[in-house]
Amino acid sequence: MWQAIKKTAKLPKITDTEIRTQVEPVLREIEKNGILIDLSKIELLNKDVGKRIEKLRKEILFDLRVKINLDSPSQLSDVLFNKLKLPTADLKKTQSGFSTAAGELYKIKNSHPAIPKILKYREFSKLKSTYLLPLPKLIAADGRLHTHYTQDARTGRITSRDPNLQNIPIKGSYGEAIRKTFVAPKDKILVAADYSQIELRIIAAVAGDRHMTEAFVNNRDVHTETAALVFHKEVNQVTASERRFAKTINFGVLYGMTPFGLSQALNISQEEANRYIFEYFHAHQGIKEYIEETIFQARKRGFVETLFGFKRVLENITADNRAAREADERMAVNTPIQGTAAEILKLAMINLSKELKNFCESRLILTIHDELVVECKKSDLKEIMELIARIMEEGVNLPIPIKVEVKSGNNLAEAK
DNA sequence: AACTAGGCT
DNA sequence: GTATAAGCCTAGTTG
Repeated sequence: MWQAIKKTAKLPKITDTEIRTQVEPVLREIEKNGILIDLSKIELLNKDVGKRIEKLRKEILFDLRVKINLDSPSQLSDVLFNKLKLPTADLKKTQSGFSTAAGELYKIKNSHPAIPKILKYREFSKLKSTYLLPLPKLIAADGRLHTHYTQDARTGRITSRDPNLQNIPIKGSYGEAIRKTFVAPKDKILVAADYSQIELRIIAAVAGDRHMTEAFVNNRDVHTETAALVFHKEVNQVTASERRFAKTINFGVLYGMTPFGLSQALNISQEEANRYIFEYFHAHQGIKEYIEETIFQARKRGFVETLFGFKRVLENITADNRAAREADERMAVNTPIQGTAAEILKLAMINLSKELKNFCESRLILTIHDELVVECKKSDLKEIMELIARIMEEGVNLPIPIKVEVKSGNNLAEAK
């Protein structure tokens, strides 16, 4: 699949195995560096969120006229759907009954006054139990959080645990507030640089897709361009909702979406979803052919591979079991893209780690799939921002420009 | 340990 | 007729 790119693109002479080996010491370095947390901010937030959780809990139990454990999905499901008989028309089921997942409850949010409160309750208790309570306990003697990175064996992505610093909240006012507790020390500043739509750029490049390549080469808004093609409109006539649909379809393509999956994600009928997918592949012939060829090759060879040669074996790609086979087909499409994005980021980490040695007190402190965060002296800010962008953008030379967005701030929310 | 849910890219 | 969008990590309940 990568032959054409390997011929035309200027790629560093390095294999995936070498990338994996060379990034390891960088990972140990980032773990050792750690990131500074403002403990007093966390404690304030914890009290605030704790109060809101308690208030919501009392109101919900009063509204439902029951005494149950709200953290028990099975007890909640029983009350909502067996006792109160709330509508279950198109709700997903779990093994034991109707699902109470946020997406399902949202569908029936007007059927009972407790439902919106339950959604708020869930949001706040997640933040409290996963971040506000555990993080302070993990702060080391140097006042910083130190995670542990691993390279995932199936995709090559880097994963983080104890604590996971790759899922720091960002959505909602409390999510953002938590992100604000990740701070730079005095006289220092955080620089966050992330690849703009790297996976779409990779699939456009490897698929040699004409329209998408054009959009990226001309630095256009790729989702709006896709919307124009799918909905047969001029770019300047595309509505916000159409752009949102196109964005969902673009992501869906990377994951091997089906009409059903798209209809669920967009809350539209399967027929409508089917139409959009048809229009999408009609407009993006290159991507359509790439997906078909990738699955064909995977069947023939029993594995797929990334740009730098990392292989993932797909044991069920020719299985009789349809669900298992189709799952492997989705992996066949996604793994080369996700894995290549991981390799590009790891190359940047290797190169950046070397360059940062020229700046005292500047160091990598986070790596989050398509983003790197560096802590540096305020006096070095401008130079560091330019350095990071250059290293990340120029590590691999694809037939499509790779774009990096760099921001800075005194905390992680500001730098995002 | 399995299940359900939900945080992030 | 059946399941249905990739990859991770963490927490609480249940039996």
